[in-house]
Amino acid sequence: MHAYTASRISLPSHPAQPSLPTAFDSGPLQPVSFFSAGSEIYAQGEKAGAFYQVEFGAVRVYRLFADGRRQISAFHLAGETFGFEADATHHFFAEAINSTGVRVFRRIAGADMSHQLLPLALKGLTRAQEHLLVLGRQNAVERVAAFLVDMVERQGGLRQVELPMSRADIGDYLGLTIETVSRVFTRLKEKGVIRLLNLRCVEIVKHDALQNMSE
Amino acid sequence: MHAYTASRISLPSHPAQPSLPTAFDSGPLQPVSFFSAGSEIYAQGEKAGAFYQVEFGAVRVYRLFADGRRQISAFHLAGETFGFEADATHHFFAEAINSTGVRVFRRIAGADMSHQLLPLALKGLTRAQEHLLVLGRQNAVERVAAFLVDMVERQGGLRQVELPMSRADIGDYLGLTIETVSRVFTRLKEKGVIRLLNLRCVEIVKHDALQNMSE
DNA sequence: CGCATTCTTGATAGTAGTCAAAACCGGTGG
DNA sequence: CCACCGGTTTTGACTACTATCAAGAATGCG
Repeated sequence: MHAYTASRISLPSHPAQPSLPTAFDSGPLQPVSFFSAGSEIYAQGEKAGAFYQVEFGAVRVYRLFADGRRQISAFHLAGETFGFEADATHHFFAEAINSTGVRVFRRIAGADMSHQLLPLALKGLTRAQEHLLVLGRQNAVERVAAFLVDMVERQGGLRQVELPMSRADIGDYLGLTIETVSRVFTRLKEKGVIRLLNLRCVEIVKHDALQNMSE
Repeated sequence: MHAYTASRISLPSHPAQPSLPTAFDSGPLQPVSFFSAGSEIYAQGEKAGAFYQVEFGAVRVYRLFADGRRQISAFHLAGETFGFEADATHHFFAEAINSTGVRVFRRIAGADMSHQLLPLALKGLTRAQEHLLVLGRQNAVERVAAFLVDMVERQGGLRQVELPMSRADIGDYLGLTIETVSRVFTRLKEKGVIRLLNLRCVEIVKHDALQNMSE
């Protein structure tokens, strides 16, 4: 029932990554689970036996430190996949940022899914490596610019970008504080590079300037 | 000929990752290439048609920014594999740190290696994600401690750790300057946590203290 | 043994973090 | 439809950490 409602609500299409290879679609449709804003999809230490594709909404994957610091390793938007693990255990938490639908692909006993999984894992690896560059060597402005450029690309290159996540999420993704993220947004506004339609919606006025800043 | 000599010189065993699944070993032995200190294994932008396993020595994988900044995304020690790409192009540079032997596994036309590649790609993904945490949310001491703990584990947990790379390499891996890396080493020495046998060889005196620092 | 390179140490500067308060927005209920 | 309320975001003042610039020391190679 949930699954049914899901397919009615879900976005018309996934911009960047249309769908998984047909091998996955054959047989009974994979179930879609619903998660309200802030609810947990899986926890660190949990047994990992599936992977996930976002149908609509957005997901944050993160680790918590003992002293409360949080690092978000990735955001996942509609059409994107996540939840692969090298062993049988989840090493991160995954949460819905907003109301989110997630298609769950459970590991089928005996079936070898590596042919389908490999490109997804490699995509995740590429993303993680690119993000390493940002966290290792870029300053606050460059980080925010890189983040915005990435969000633009993943949403099909439109002038307007939806930011499903809070400033705190952005900070914990970019290795910055919420205040620094806010200050950078303000500076980008003042320079006329972006415009805030509202807190969660950014218009990219000078895409080239942003791209140059991000490197 | 090179390959032959390689197998004579190579370390007696690879501590953490003994060898690839036997599927790779069947048929003719994969060739081993030699690289002197600082020489390039592949370049960003090059066509990617193979992956690599370190026989002996060490490898750095990195990206250069336009202004000369460098970020090393990973080091690879004996037994470890690298060089996977999501598309047919290398997005990073790979260089031998010292004299290094690398076994090259070329993609065989028509053969599906995804079953062998997937666990290696997932291992790489896990490493990259762990490193994200370090770069995003840890201070200089925590970064160096995490680096040393990682090197200890990858070398079998011995008290003495070989650091095949320079301070500059460590800095570019940890997102720090060479001076900061040096200062942290000095502080760890003063606290009696480590001892420098020589510049490239560290004795871990207080492993627990180091582990606590790294989180 | 001497030179070049790498590493260490010191002084200073700059960027981002912390703490605090004000402003803003979005949702709710009257 | 508007006013209120709570949480998020923005702004400000100050601090702290790491980068930068500059010497000096140590290492290792020829």
